[in-house]
Amino acid sequence: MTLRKMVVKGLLQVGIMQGRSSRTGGYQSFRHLIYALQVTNCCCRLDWTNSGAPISQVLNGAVSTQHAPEPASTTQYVSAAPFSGKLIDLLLDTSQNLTHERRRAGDQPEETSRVVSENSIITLPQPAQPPAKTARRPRIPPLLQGLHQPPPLPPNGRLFPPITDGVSGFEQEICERIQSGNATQEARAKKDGDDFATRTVEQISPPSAHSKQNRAEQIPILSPISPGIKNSRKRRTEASPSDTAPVAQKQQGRKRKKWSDEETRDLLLGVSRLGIGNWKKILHCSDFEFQGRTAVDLKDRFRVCCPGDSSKPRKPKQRKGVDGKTVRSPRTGARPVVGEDVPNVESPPSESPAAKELFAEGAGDIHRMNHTELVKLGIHTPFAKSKRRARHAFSVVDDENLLKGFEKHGAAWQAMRDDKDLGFETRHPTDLRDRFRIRYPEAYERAGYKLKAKIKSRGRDVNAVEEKEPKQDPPLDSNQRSEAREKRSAKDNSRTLNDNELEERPVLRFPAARSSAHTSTTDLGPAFSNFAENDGSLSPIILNRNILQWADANTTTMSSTSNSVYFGTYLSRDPSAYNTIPHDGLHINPLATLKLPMLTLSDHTSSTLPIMQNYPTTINPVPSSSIDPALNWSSFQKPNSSSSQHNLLRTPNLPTIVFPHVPAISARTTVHNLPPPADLLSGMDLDGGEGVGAEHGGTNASAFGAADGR
DNA sequence: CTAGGGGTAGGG
DNA sequence: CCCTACCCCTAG
Repeated sequence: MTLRKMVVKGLLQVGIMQGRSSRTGGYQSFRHLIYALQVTNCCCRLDWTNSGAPISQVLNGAVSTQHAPEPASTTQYVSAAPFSGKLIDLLLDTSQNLTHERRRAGDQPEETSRVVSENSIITLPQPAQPPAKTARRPRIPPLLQGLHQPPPLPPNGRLFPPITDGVSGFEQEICERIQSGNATQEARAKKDGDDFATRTVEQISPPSAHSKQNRAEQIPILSPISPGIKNSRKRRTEASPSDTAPVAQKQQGRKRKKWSDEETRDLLLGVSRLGIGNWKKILHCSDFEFQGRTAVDLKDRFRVCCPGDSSKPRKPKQRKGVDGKTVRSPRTGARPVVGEDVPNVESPPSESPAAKELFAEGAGDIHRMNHTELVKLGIHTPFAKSKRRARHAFSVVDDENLLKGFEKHGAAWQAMRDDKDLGFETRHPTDLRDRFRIRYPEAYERAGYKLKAKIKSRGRDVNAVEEKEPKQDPPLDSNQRSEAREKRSAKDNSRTLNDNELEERPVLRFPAARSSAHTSTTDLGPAFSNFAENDGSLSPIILNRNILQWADANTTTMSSTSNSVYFGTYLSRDPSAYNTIPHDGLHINPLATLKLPMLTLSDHTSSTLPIMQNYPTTINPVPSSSIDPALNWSSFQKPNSSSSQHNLLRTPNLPTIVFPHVPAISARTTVHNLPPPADLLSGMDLDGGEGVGAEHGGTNASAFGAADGR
């Protein structure tokens, strides 16, 4: 056995078996131990081997101070921190000590230099770098790394496989921490939601006023990590069966909870006392007990119980038949009745005679049948109707006028309302503001106003392609929400120019004429197939160059539109990316995962023209010097003069490609004329996440108008 | 009067 | 039960 081996063995025995408790006595890491070994071995001052001195003495510096003054400082330096005595610390605790060591070196540079200077006698081995690097073991592995391969396509619904198995501690802890952070953010929005914890509490103890109070104040444990995850609630049936954690349960949405007779009674009493529509008041009225309900729950329940009293009867549900024609749903024509409209909510109330009297008659008209019972409950007068104004959806024309009005009056909503040309006499100023905020969120935000959190998050959340899809084009990702949205966006296709100039997003904008029923998903071409569902972080999206082939193949379609084809997207700022992306329409440029500054083809300078139709027929390469998100933007804040109206239509920080309906070769040429990446670095907003999907509101907006027809 | 944000209606 | 467009309240 060589001396070194002996020393190693001895050191290990001392270090591991005995441990180190004194401040100066322990080797804080195996690296230091080896270092000390090397030092002592090199110095050949190993008196301890025959003196009988304990190894610990040697290691603790006693020997060093006695026999080796020069290395002593080294030894002290090395063994400055205690060693816990645990092998796991030897193996794991590296970065911590390195940090400590660096801090020491920084605080006491003279000590370090002394170590070096005293090497005139001994050339100390460099203790640090190579073992440090190899031994460094990150305690938190990187969660987000660049993808160099496209992830495997998920089987159904394009749901990415879970990152974690939801079982073992570390990943789950990370998720929970993230969620707890977001929970605070969304606590207000969800404060009335009964989260899992709330439910657990209530299962343990019967509801009381106190618990109600708590319920209202509780912060949901599981707030969506991101809108995308929140969105995944709709796809909960695809969730892994192993997702049994509270977090996962919350993500999957609340469980349905049957309304008890007592709850229903309280609801009716509350409506009688406070009136229809005051759901929040009823909910929080201490006289009533509701089991983790929200105001919306009350509203929904009342709609079921007393359909005749609801402000507006629900329209018959229609669905599409096999032949595409709409057919009446089985429920159609029937009033929403207990036990039918909401199965399992009102099972035959066997336990409560009063409830039986209240609900058992089965005629479906609970209100009429309950009249006597309502009287018994002290309800003698009809429910007070809500005082809210009737909803009045904004039409497409309204939206256009809204845009005009904003260009004309800015955020002077009152003036806009008073503008006879716009036809908003029946609206309130805030109505216009609200509508504009929903319909043109980007413009609203760029004008210096704050979007509602929901609008903002929704923008990040929604897949741009599906949001852009007209109704007749099935979405690439046909989840339920998009279907519903597309239904409502049926009439939105008549929109032409008004939002083009507002949408500079990682968004594909298709001409309105593409709403033609002859188009289909495949018309999108392979160029768009890499629009995998985003996680909400708005990763850059690389359009495959097949988009140009698609454009070539669809020139007629494009030119048939009254408007320009408008593609806004993120591009990698690295032009080489265009040469490396396989033309299969599926690959994602690995560089795109790195959140590099984006490339801009058309920025706010070149897009000074507010209206798309004013764009030139060819793309103007943008002077790189003009790429500055902050450029002139401060002057656009809260526009109130017509001189700045166009500014709201600019894109200060989001790159855009504009493909007017010109031969695709022009666009292709433009791609090659991209400015050099270096010119794009300064001032680019790498975040880029905000305001995505501004078109969304528009789609919904007219949709609401369209909804009148359904 | 407006901005911000909460509440509700109505469709899903 | 969920979503969100629309309505409403209120501080400044």
